[in-house]
Amino acid sequence: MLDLKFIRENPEKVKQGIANKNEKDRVDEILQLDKHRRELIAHSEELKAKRNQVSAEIPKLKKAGQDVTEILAEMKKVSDSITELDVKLREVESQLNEILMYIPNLPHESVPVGKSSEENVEVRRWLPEGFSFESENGIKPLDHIELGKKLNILDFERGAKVSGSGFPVYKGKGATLERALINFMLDYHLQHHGYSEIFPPFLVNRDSMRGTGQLPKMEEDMYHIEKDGLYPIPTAEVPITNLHREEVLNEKDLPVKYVGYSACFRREAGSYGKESKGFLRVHQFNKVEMVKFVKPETSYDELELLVKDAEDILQALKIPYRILMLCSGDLSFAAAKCYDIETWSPAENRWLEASSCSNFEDFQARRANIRFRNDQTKKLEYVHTLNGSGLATSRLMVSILENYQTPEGKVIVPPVLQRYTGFNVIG
RNA sequence: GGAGAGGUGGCAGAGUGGUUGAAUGCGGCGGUCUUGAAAACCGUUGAGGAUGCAAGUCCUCCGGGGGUUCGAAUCCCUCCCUCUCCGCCA
Repeated sequence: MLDLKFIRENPEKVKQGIANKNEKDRVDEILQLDKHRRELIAHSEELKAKRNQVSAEIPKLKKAGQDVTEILAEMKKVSDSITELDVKLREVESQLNEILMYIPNLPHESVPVGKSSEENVEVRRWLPEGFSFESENGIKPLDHIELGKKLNILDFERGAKVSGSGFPVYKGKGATLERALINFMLDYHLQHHGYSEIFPPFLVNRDSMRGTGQLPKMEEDMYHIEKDGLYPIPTAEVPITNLHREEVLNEKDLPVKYVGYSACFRREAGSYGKESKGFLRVHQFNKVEMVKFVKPETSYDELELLVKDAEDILQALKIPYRILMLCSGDLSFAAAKCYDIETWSPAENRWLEASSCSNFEDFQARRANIRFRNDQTKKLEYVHTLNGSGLATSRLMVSILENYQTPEGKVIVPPVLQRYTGFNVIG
Protein backbone atom coordinates (compact mmCIF):
# COMPACT_ATOMS: atom_id res chain seq x y z
CA MET A 1 0.00 0.00 0.00
CA LEU A 2 1.25 3.45 -0.82
CA ASP A 3 1.20 6.25 1.70
CA LEU A 4 -1.87 8.40 1.18
CA LYS A 5 0.11 11.51 2.07
CA PHE A 6 2.70 10.63 -0.54
CA ILE A 7 0.00 10.25 -3.19
CA ARG A 8 -1.53 13.57 -2.16
CA GLU A 9 1.82 15.33 -2.44
CA ASN A 10 3.17 13.55 -5.53
CA PRO A 11 0.22 12.65 -7.73
CA GLU A 12 2.16 12.93 -10.99
CA LYS A 13 4.99 10.73 -9.78
CA VAL A 14 2.49 8.11 -8.68
CA LYS A 15 0.61 8.21 -11.96
CA GLN A 16 3.84 7.80 -13.91
CA GLY A 17 4.97 4.87 -11.78
CA ILE A 18 1.66 3.09 -12.19
CA ALA A 19 1.69 3.72 -15.93
CA ASN A 20 5.19 2.24 -16.13
CA LYS A 21 3.80 -0.88 -14.49
CA ASN A 22 1.11 -1.10 -17.14
CA GLU A 23 -1.62 -0.62 -14.59
CA LYS A 24 -4.63 1.59 -14.62
CA ASP A 25 -4.32 4.46 -12.20
CA ARG A 26 -7.16 5.78 -10.07
CA VAL A 27 -5.17 8.59 -8.54
CA ASP A 28 -7.67 11.33 -9.35
CA GLU A 29 -10.40 9.30 -7.72
CA ILE A 30 -8.21 8.87 -4.65
CA LEU A 31 -7.44 12.57 -4.40
CA GLN A 32 -11.11 13.44 -4.62
CA LEU A 33 -12.10 10.93 -1.94
CA ASP A 34 -9.23 12.11 0.23
CA LYS A 35 -10.42 15.69 -0.01
CA HIS A 36 -13.95 14.68 0.89
CA ARG A 37 -12.63 12.56 3.73
CA ARG A 38 -10.72 15.43 5.28
CA GLU A 39 -13.70 17.73 5.06
CA LEU A 40 -15.83 15.20 6.90
CA ILE A 41 -13.15 14.72 9.54
CA ALA A 42 -12.82 18.43 10.15
CA HIS A 43 -16.55 18.87 10.54
CA SER A 44 -17.05 15.82 12.72
CA GLU A 45 -14.13 16.67 15.00
CA GLU A 46 -15.37 20.17 15.49
CA LEU A 47 -18.66 18.80 16.80
CA LYS A 48 -16.90 16.18 18.92
CA ALA A 49 -14.79 18.86 20.57
CA LYS A 50 -17.95 20.73 21.43
CA ARG A 51 -19.64 17.63 22.77
CA ASN A 52 -16.67 16.79 24.98
CA GLN A 53 -16.53 20.29 26.31
CA VAL A 54 -20.23 20.49 27.17
CA SER A 55 -20.33 16.97 28.57
CA ALA A 56 -17.64 17.96 31.03
CA GLU A 57 -19.73 20.96 32.11
CA ILE A 58 -22.91 18.99 32.72
CA PRO A 59 -22.01 17.32 36.02
CA LYS A 60 -20.78 20.69 37.36
CA LEU A 61 -24.02 22.43 36.42
CA LYS A 62 -26.03 19.58 37.94
CA LYS A 63 -24.06 19.89 41.14
CA ALA A 64 -24.82 23.60 41.20
CA GLY A 65 -28.48 22.71 41.01
CA GLN A 66 -29.11 24.09 37.53
CA ASP A 67 -31.62 22.68 35.09
CA VAL A 68 -29.81 21.01 32.21
CA THR A 69 -32.69 19.52 30.19
CA GLU A 70 -32.33 22.10 27.46
CA ILE A 71 -28.60 21.47 27.11
CA LEU A 72 -29.19 17.73 27.00
CA ALA A 73 -31.68 18.16 24.17
CA GLU A 74 -29.24 20.29 22.23
CA MET A 75 -26.40 17.86 22.76
CA LYS A 76 -28.60 15.04 21.56
CA LYS A 77 -28.84 16.86 18.24
CA VAL A 78 -25.08 17.37 18.13
CA SER A 79 -24.56 13.69 18.82
CA ASP A 80 -26.92 12.72 16.04
CA SER A 81 -25.04 14.95 13.60
CA ILE A 82 -21.79 13.33 14.62
CA THR A 83 -23.19 9.88 14.04
CA GLU A 84 -24.40 10.93 10.62
CA LEU A 85 -21.05 12.43 9.65
CA ASP A 86 -19.16 9.41 10.92
CA VAL A 87 -21.29 7.06 8.88
CA LYS A 88 -20.44 9.05 5.76
CA LEU A 89 -16.82 9.21 6.78
CA ARG A 90 -16.57 5.48 7.26
CA GLU A 91 -18.10 4.96 3.85
CA VAL A 92 -15.61 7.28 2.19
CA GLU A 93 -12.69 5.77 4.06
CA SER A 94 -13.59 2.23 3.12
CA GLN A 95 -13.92 3.23 -0.53
CA LEU A 96 -10.61 4.99 -0.34
CA ASN A 97 -8.94 2.09 1.37
CA GLU A 98 -10.30 -0.42 -1.08
CA ILE A 99 -8.89 1.56 -4.00
CA LEU A 100 -5.56 1.97 -2.21
CA MET A 101 -5.34 -1.79 -1.78
CA TYR A 102 -5.41 -2.14 -5.55
CA ILE A 103 -2.70 0.45 -6.22
CA PRO A 104 0.57 -1.30 -7.04
CA ASN A 105 3.93 -0.41 -5.59
CA LEU A 106 5.95 2.03 -7.68
CA PRO A 107 9.08 0.88 -9.55
CA HIS A 108 12.41 2.02 -8.10
CA GLU A 109 14.26 4.63 -10.12
CA SER A 110 16.93 2.10 -11.09
CA VAL A 111 14.35 -0.12 -12.79
CA PRO A 112 14.30 0.14 -16.60
CA VAL A 113 10.98 1.28 -18.01
CA GLY A 114 9.51 -1.36 -20.28
CA LYS A 115 6.28 -2.95 -21.39
CA SER A 116 6.87 -6.67 -20.99
CA SER A 117 9.35 -9.43 -20.22
CA GLU A 118 10.90 -8.70 -23.64
CA GLU A 119 12.47 -5.63 -22.13
CA ASN A 120 13.99 -7.24 -19.07
CA VAL A 121 17.72 -6.64 -18.85
CA GLU A 122 20.25 -9.44 -18.48
CA VAL A 123 22.62 -8.37 -15.73
CA ARG A 124 25.07 -11.27 -15.78
CA ARG A 125 25.29 -14.97 -16.39
CA TRP A 126 27.28 -17.80 -14.88
CA LEU A 127 28.24 -21.03 -16.63
CA PRO A 128 30.00 -23.97 -14.99
CA GLU A 129 33.48 -24.82 -16.18
CA GLY A 130 33.44 -26.76 -19.43
CA PHE A 131 29.80 -25.98 -20.11
CA SER A 132 28.59 -25.70 -23.68
CA PHE A 133 25.19 -24.79 -25.04
CA GLU A 134 25.70 -27.39 -27.78
CA SER A 135 25.57 -31.04 -26.86
CA GLU A 136 28.96 -32.57 -27.57
CA ASN A 137 27.85 -35.62 -29.51
CA GLY A 138 25.09 -33.82 -31.35
CA ILE A 139 22.47 -36.02 -29.68
CA LYS A 140 19.38 -34.14 -28.58
CA PRO A 141 19.16 -34.33 -24.79
CA LEU A 142 16.06 -35.91 -23.26
CA ASP A 143 13.68 -33.54 -21.55
CA HIS A 144 12.75 -33.92 -17.90
CA ILE A 145 9.46 -35.63 -18.67
CA GLU A 146 11.13 -38.31 -20.77
CA LEU A 147 13.88 -38.73 -18.19
CA GLY A 148 11.36 -38.87 -15.39
CA LYS A 149 9.41 -41.62 -17.12
CA LYS A 150 12.44 -43.59 -18.26
CA LEU A 151 14.03 -43.56 -14.83
CA ASN A 152 10.70 -44.04 -13.06
CA ILE A 153 11.19 -41.04 -10.79
CA LEU A 154 8.38 -38.72 -11.87
CA ASP A 155 4.75 -39.59 -12.46
CA PHE A 156 2.57 -36.85 -13.89
CA GLU A 157 -0.25 -39.19 -14.97
CA ARG A 158 -0.88 -40.61 -11.54
CA GLY A 159 -0.60 -37.14 -10.03
CA ALA A 160 -3.40 -36.11 -12.36
CA LYS A 161 -5.47 -39.11 -11.28
CA VAL A 162 -5.01 -38.46 -7.60
CA SER A 163 -5.45 -34.67 -7.68
CA GLY A 164 -5.60 -33.22 -11.16
CA SER A 165 -3.15 -31.96 -13.72
CA GLY A 166 -0.35 -29.92 -12.29
CA PHE A 167 0.15 -32.04 -9.19
CA PRO A 168 3.33 -33.98 -9.88
CA VAL A 169 4.31 -37.13 -8.06
CA TYR A 170 7.95 -37.84 -7.25
CA LYS A 171 8.85 -41.49 -6.94
CA GLY A 172 11.78 -43.52 -5.68
CA LYS A 173 15.10 -41.79 -6.21
CA GLY A 174 13.23 -38.81 -7.65
CA ALA A 175 11.48 -38.27 -4.33
CA THR A 176 14.77 -38.67 -2.50
CA LEU A 177 16.50 -36.23 -4.82
CA GLU A 178 13.76 -33.64 -4.27
CA ARG A 179 14.07 -34.00 -0.51
CA ALA A 180 17.86 -33.86 -0.72
CA LEU A 181 17.69 -30.67 -2.73
CA ILE A 182 15.40 -28.98 -0.20
CA ASN A 183 17.61 -30.00 2.71
CA PHE A 184 20.76 -28.94 0.93
CA MET A 185 19.39 -25.49 0.15
CA LEU A 186 18.13 -24.93 3.69
CA ASP A 187 21.40 -26.05 5.23
CA TYR A 188 23.39 -23.89 2.86
CA HIS A 189 21.50 -20.72 3.74
CA LEU A 190 21.67 -21.53 7.43
CA GLN A 191 25.36 -22.30 7.47
CA HIS A 192 26.75 -19.80 4.97
CA HIS A 193 24.27 -16.92 4.81
CA GLY A 194 23.15 -16.34 8.38
CA TYR A 195 19.44 -17.04 8.07
CA SER A 196 17.37 -18.65 10.76
CA GLU A 197 14.95 -21.34 9.84
CA ILE A 198 11.19 -21.16 9.85
CA PHE A 199 8.86 -24.04 9.13
CA PRO A 200 5.66 -22.10 8.46
CA PRO A 201 1.98 -22.98 8.30
CA PHE A 202 0.81 -23.78 4.78
CA LEU A 203 -2.66 -22.30 5.32
CA VAL A 204 -3.05 -18.65 6.22
CA ASN A 205 -5.90 -16.27 6.93
CA ARG A 206 -7.14 -13.39 4.84
CA ASP A 207 -5.29 -10.72 6.81
CA SER A 208 -2.00 -12.40 6.00
CA MET A 209 -2.85 -12.61 2.31
CA ARG A 210 -3.65 -8.90 2.32
CA GLY A 211 -0.51 -8.11 4.28
CA THR A 212 1.86 -9.34 1.60
CA GLY A 213 -0.30 -8.12 -1.27
CA GLN A 214 -1.73 -11.31 -2.77
CA LEU A 215 -5.21 -10.07 -1.91
CA PRO A 216 -7.43 -8.50 -2.95
CA LYS A 217 -6.00 -8.18 -6.42
CA MET A 218 -4.90 -11.74 -7.10
CA GLU A 219 -7.97 -13.43 -5.62
CA GLU A 220 -8.48 -15.54 -8.76
CA ASP A 221 -4.99 -17.01 -8.58
CA MET A 222 -5.34 -18.17 -4.99
CA TYR A 223 -6.78 -21.39 -3.66
CA HIS A 224 -9.36 -20.73 -1.00
CA ILE A 225 -10.85 -22.95 1.66
CA GLU A 226 -14.11 -21.18 2.15
CA LYS A 227 -15.38 -23.19 5.09
CA ASP A 228 -12.53 -22.07 7.30
CA GLY A 229 -11.61 -18.79 5.64
CA LEU A 230 -8.10 -20.03 4.95
CA TYR A 231 -5.85 -19.84 1.92
CA PRO A 232 -3.22 -22.42 0.91
CA ILE A 233 -0.06 -20.36 0.54
CA PRO A 234 1.26 -19.55 -2.94
CA THR A 235 4.70 -19.03 -1.37
CA ALA A 236 6.29 -19.17 2.08
CA GLU A 237 6.72 -15.41 1.71
CA VAL A 238 3.18 -15.05 3.00
CA PRO A 239 3.39 -16.80 6.38
CA ILE A 240 7.00 -15.79 7.00
CA THR A 241 6.55 -12.08 6.25
CA ASN A 242 3.34 -12.06 8.27
CA LEU A 243 5.12 -13.52 11.30
CA HIS A 244 5.79 -9.92 12.28
CA ARG A 245 2.50 -8.40 11.18
CA GLU A 246 1.32 -5.75 13.68
CA GLU A 247 4.67 -5.84 15.44
CA VAL A 248 7.38 -3.37 16.35
CA LEU A 249 10.87 -4.77 15.82
CA ASN A 250 14.01 -3.63 17.62
CA GLU A 251 16.39 -1.71 15.41
CA LYS A 252 19.31 -3.67 16.83
CA ASP A 253 17.73 -6.93 15.61
CA LEU A 254 17.65 -5.76 11.99
CA PRO A 255 18.17 -7.20 9.49
CA VAL A 256 15.98 -10.15 10.46
CA LYS A 257 16.64 -12.97 8.02
CA TYR A 258 14.49 -16.07 7.72
CA VAL A 259 14.66 -19.03 5.42
CA GLY A 260 11.94 -21.63 5.20
CA TYR A 261 10.68 -24.48 3.15
CA SER A 262 7.08 -24.77 2.07
CA ALA A 263 4.92 -26.41 -0.52
CA CYS A 264 3.37 -23.71 -2.70
CA PHE A 265 -0.11 -23.79 -4.16
CA ARG A 266 -1.17 -21.78 -7.18
CA ARG A 267 -4.35 -22.00 -9.21
CA GLU A 268 -2.63 -20.58 -12.30
CA ALA A 269 -6.05 -19.49 -13.48
CA GLY A 270 -6.32 -18.89 -17.19
CA SER A 271 -2.89 -20.25 -17.98
CA TYR A 272 -3.89 -23.69 -19.27
CA GLY A 273 -2.11 -24.59 -22.46
CA LYS A 274 0.85 -22.32 -21.83
CA GLU A 275 3.98 -24.16 -20.70
CA SER A 276 1.69 -26.66 -19.09
CA LYS A 277 3.73 -29.79 -19.60
CA GLY A 278 5.64 -31.45 -16.83
CA PHE A 279 7.15 -29.22 -14.22
CA LEU A 280 7.02 -25.98 -16.12
CA ARG A 281 3.70 -24.87 -14.69
CA VAL A 282 2.19 -26.72 -11.77
CA HIS A 283 -0.38 -26.16 -9.04
CA GLN A 284 1.83 -27.47 -6.28
CA PHE A 285 5.56 -27.20 -5.98
CA ASN A 286 8.29 -26.98 -3.38
CA LYS A 287 10.27 -23.91 -2.60
CA VAL A 288 12.85 -22.69 -0.13
CA GLU A 289 12.19 -19.03 0.49
CA MET A 290 14.33 -16.31 2.02
CA VAL A 291 12.66 -13.35 3.71
CA LYS A 292 14.32 -10.25 5.15
CA PHE A 293 13.13 -7.38 7.31
CA VAL A 294 15.60 -4.52 7.01
CA LYS A 295 16.18 -0.84 7.68
CA PRO A 296 15.01 1.30 4.76
CA GLU A 297 18.41 2.72 3.92
CA THR A 298 19.92 -0.74 3.50
CA SER A 299 17.24 -2.45 1.46
CA TYR A 300 18.86 -2.11 -1.96
CA ASP A 301 22.15 -3.48 -0.69
CA GLU A 302 20.22 -6.28 0.94
CA LEU A 303 18.54 -7.04 -2.39
CA GLU A 304 21.92 -7.55 -4.06
CA LEU A 305 22.98 -9.84 -1.21
CA LEU A 306 19.74 -11.77 -1.51
CA VAL A 307 20.42 -12.48 -5.17
CA LYS A 308 23.96 -13.57 -4.30
CA ASP A 309 22.58 -15.98 -1.71
CA ALA A 310 20.39 -17.62 -4.33
CA GLU A 311 23.24 -17.67 -6.87
CA ASP A 312 25.52 -19.47 -4.43
CA ILE A 313 23.15 -22.43 -4.47
CA LEU A 314 23.28 -22.68 -8.25
CA GLN A 315 27.05 -22.35 -8.32
CA ALA A 316 27.35 -25.11 -5.74
CA LEU A 317 25.08 -27.27 -7.89
CA LYS A 318 26.97 -26.17 -11.02
CA ILE A 319 23.83 -25.21 -12.92
CA PRO A 320 24.12 -22.58 -15.66
CA TYR A 321 22.04 -19.50 -14.94
CA ARG A 322 21.53 -15.87 -15.78
CA ILE A 323 20.22 -12.90 -13.81
CA LEU A 324 17.59 -10.59 -15.22
CA MET A 325 16.57 -7.24 -13.88
CA LEU A 326 12.85 -7.00 -14.54
CA CYS A 327 11.62 -3.96 -16.39
CA SER A 328 8.82 -1.89 -14.87
CA GLY A 329 6.09 -3.58 -16.88
CA ASP A 330 7.08 -7.06 -15.73
CA LEU A 331 7.30 -6.24 -12.03
CA SER A 332 4.79 -7.88 -9.73
CA PHE A 333 2.12 -5.89 -7.92
CA ALA A 334 4.01 -5.38 -4.66
CA ALA A 335 7.61 -5.17 -5.91
CA ALA A 336 9.67 -2.01 -6.37
CA LYS A 337 12.56 -3.90 -7.92
CA CYS A 338 13.07 -7.51 -8.82
CA TYR A 339 15.76 -9.82 -10.19
CA ASP A 340 14.80 -13.13 -11.75
CA ILE A 341 17.24 -15.98 -11.85
CA GLU A 342 16.80 -18.32 -14.77
CA THR A 343 18.44 -21.72 -15.10
CA TRP A 344 19.32 -23.36 -18.38
CA SER A 345 17.24 -26.17 -19.81
CA PRO A 346 19.15 -28.01 -22.60
CA ALA A 347 16.09 -29.90 -23.78
CA GLU A 348 13.84 -26.87 -23.93
CA ASN A 349 16.82 -24.95 -25.24
CA ARG A 350 15.90 -21.94 -23.16
CA TRP A 351 16.14 -20.31 -19.73
CA LEU A 352 13.60 -21.16 -17.02
CA GLU A 353 12.71 -18.90 -14.12
CA ALA A 354 13.80 -20.57 -10.90
CA SER A 355 13.96 -17.63 -8.55
CA SER A 356 12.61 -14.18 -8.10
CA CYS A 357 14.25 -11.78 -5.63
CA SER A 358 12.34 -8.63 -4.79
CA ASN A 359 12.53 -5.51 -2.70
CA PHE A 360 9.08 -4.39 -1.63
CA GLU A 361 10.39 -1.37 0.24
CA ASP A 362 7.67 -0.38 2.76
CA PHE A 363 4.75 -1.54 0.59
CA GLN A 364 4.12 -4.78 2.48
CA ALA A 365 5.23 -3.31 5.79
CA ARG A 366 2.59 -0.61 5.50
CA ARG A 367 -0.13 -3.12 4.66
CA ALA A 368 0.94 -5.50 7.38
CA ASN A 369 1.97 -2.78 9.82
CA ILE A 370 5.49 -4.01 10.47
CA ARG A 371 7.61 -1.30 12.05
CA PHE A 372 10.78 -0.71 13.99
CA ARG A 373 11.82 1.88 16.54
CA ASN A 374 14.48 4.18 15.13
CA ASP A 375 17.01 4.48 17.96
CA GLN A 376 18.14 7.95 16.92
CA THR A 377 14.81 9.62 16.30
CA LYS A 378 12.86 7.38 18.75
CA LYS A 379 10.16 7.28 16.11
CA LEU A 380 8.41 4.27 14.64
CA GLU A 381 9.20 3.60 11.00
CA TYR A 382 8.13 0.96 8.55
CA VAL A 383 10.74 -1.69 7.82
CA HIS A 384 11.53 -2.69 4.27
CA THR A 385 10.73 -6.27 3.36
CA LEU A 386 12.44 -8.44 0.77
CA ASN A 387 12.13 -11.98 -0.33
CA GLY A 388 13.62 -14.34 -2.81
CA SER A 389 13.32 -17.96 -3.79
CA GLY A 390 16.37 -19.85 -2.81
CA LEU A 391 15.09 -21.66 -4.85
CA ALA A 392 11.98 -23.27 -6.33
CA THR A 393 12.66 -26.95 -6.89
CA SER A 394 10.39 -27.64 -9.86
CA ARG A 395 12.22 -25.58 -12.48
CA LEU A 396 15.53 -26.31 -10.81
CA MET A 397 14.81 -30.04 -11.00
CA VAL A 398 14.28 -29.67 -14.75
CA SER A 399 17.72 -28.12 -15.08
CA ILE A 400 19.38 -30.66 -12.82
CA LEU A 401 17.94 -33.69 -14.57
CA GLU A 402 18.66 -32.35 -18.03
CA ASN A 403 22.13 -30.96 -17.35
CA TYR A 404 23.30 -33.99 -15.43
CA GLN A 405 22.06 -36.66 -17.86
CA THR A 406 24.59 -38.99 -19.41
CA PRO A 407 24.59 -40.23 -23.02
CA GLU A 408 23.17 -43.52 -21.68
CA GLY A 409 20.15 -41.72 -20.26
CA LYS A 410 21.19 -41.88 -16.64
CA VAL A 411 21.38 -38.92 -14.32
CA ILE A 412 24.37 -38.15 -12.14
CA VAL A 413 23.49 -36.69 -8.77
CA PRO A 414 25.22 -33.30 -8.38
CA PRO A 415 28.20 -33.93 -6.07
CA VAL A 416 27.02 -31.55 -3.35
CA LEU A 417 23.75 -33.48 -3.08
CA GLN A 418 25.27 -36.93 -2.89
CA ARG A 419 25.69 -36.97 0.84
CA TYR A 420 22.02 -36.02 1.11
CA THR A 421 20.74 -38.65 -1.32
CA GLY A 422 22.99 -41.53 -0.37
CA PHE A 423 23.40 -42.47 -4.04
CA ASN A 424 25.45 -40.97 -6.87
CA VAL A 425 23.53 -41.87 -9.97
CA ILE A 426 19.96 -42.50 -11.02
CA GLY A 427 19.37 -45.23 -13.57
C1' G B 1 -17.52 -31.37 18.89
C1' G B 2 -19.04 -30.25 24.54
C1' A B 3 -18.12 -27.18 29.12
C1' G B 4 -15.69 -23.16 31.50
C1' A B 5 -12.28 -18.76 31.98
C1' G B 6 -10.37 -14.58 29.81
C1' G B 7 -8.97 -10.63 26.14
C1' U B 8 -6.76 -3.18 29.21
C1' G B 9 -0.28 0.60 27.50
C1' G B 10 6.61 -3.15 25.83
C1' C B 11 5.15 -6.92 29.81
C1' A B 12 2.37 -7.97 34.44
C1' G B 13 -2.04 -6.19 36.51
C1' A B 14 -6.21 -2.42 38.83
C1' G B 15 -10.36 0.07 37.11
C1' U B 16 -18.23 2.98 41.30
C1' G B 17 -21.00 5.65 33.45
C1' G B 18 -18.68 12.00 34.15
C1' U B 19 -10.71 15.99 33.81
C1' U B 20 -9.27 7.85 33.08
C1' G B 21 -5.04 7.79 27.88
C1' A B 22 -6.13 4.96 31.99
C1' A B 23 -3.81 3.33 39.32
C1' U B 24 0.29 0.13 40.70
C1' G B 25 4.57 -2.95 39.68
C1' C B 26 8.39 -4.45 36.14
C1' G B 27 10.95 -2.93 31.92
C1' G B 28 12.91 1.44 28.83
C1' C B 29 15.01 6.43 28.79
C1' G B 30 17.22 10.81 31.50
C1' G B 31 19.31 12.47 36.10
C1' U B 32 21.36 12.50 41.43
C1' C B 33 24.79 9.59 44.22
C1' U B 34 29.57 6.45 42.83
C1' U B 35 36.50 5.92 40.72
C1' G B 36 33.09 2.63 37.82
C1' A B 37 28.91 -0.48 38.39
C1' A B 38 24.91 -2.18 41.38
C1' A B 39 21.40 -0.51 44.89
C1' A B 40 18.62 3.67 46.36
C1' C B 41 16.16 8.12 45.11
C1' C B 42 13.97 11.85 41.50
C1' G B 43 11.94 12.65 36.80
C1' U B 44 10.22 10.74 32.24
C1' U B 45 8.14 6.95 29.01
C1' G B 46 1.68 4.67 23.82
C1' A B 47 -0.17 4.94 18.82
C1' G B 48 -2.96 6.91 14.73
C1' G B 49 -5.30 11.10 12.54
C1' A B 50 -7.02 16.52 11.33
C1' U B 51 -5.05 21.40 11.24
C1' G B 52 -0.65 24.64 11.21
C1' C B 53 5.65 27.29 8.52
C1' A B 54 6.17 26.14 13.52
C1' A B 55 5.04 26.14 18.63
C1' G B 56 0.64 24.30 19.45
C1' U B 57 -4.60 23.06 19.27
C1' C B 58 -8.15 19.32 18.48
C1' C B 59 -10.12 14.21 17.50
C1' U B 60 -9.84 8.84 17.96
C1' C B 61 -8.13 4.31 20.16
C1' C B 62 -8.77 -0.39 26.65
C1' G B 63 -9.83 -7.76 20.98
C1' G B 64 -13.34 -6.41 16.16
C1' G B 65 -18.23 -4.55 14.85
C1' G B 66 -22.99 -2.58 16.38
C1' G B 67 -26.26 -0.38 20.21
C1' U B 68 -28.00 2.52 24.86
C1' U B 69 -26.54 7.65 26.79
C1' C B 70 -25.63 14.61 26.84
C1' G B 71 -21.30 11.42 28.16
C1' A B 72 -18.86 4.27 27.77
C1' A B 73 -12.67 0.71 29.28
C1' U B 74 -17.08 0.59 32.55
C1' C B 75 -24.17 -1.21 30.54
C1' C B 76 -26.49 -4.34 26.22
C1' C B 77 -26.00 -7.32 21.53
C1' U B 78 -22.82 -9.81 18.22
C1' C B 79 -18.45 -11.74 16.08
C1' C B 80 -13.26 -13.10 16.59
C1' C B 81 -9.22 -14.85 19.32
C1' U B 82 -6.46 -17.14 23.47
C1' C B 83 -6.27 -20.46 27.62
C1' U B 84 -8.12 -24.78 30.79
C1' C B 85 -10.94 -29.39 31.18
C1' C B 86 -13.69 -33.44 28.51
C1' G B 87 -14.30 -36.09 23.78
C1' C B 88 -11.92 -37.36 19.04
C1' C B 89 -7.28 -37.78 16.64
C1' A B 90 -1.76 -37.83 13.15
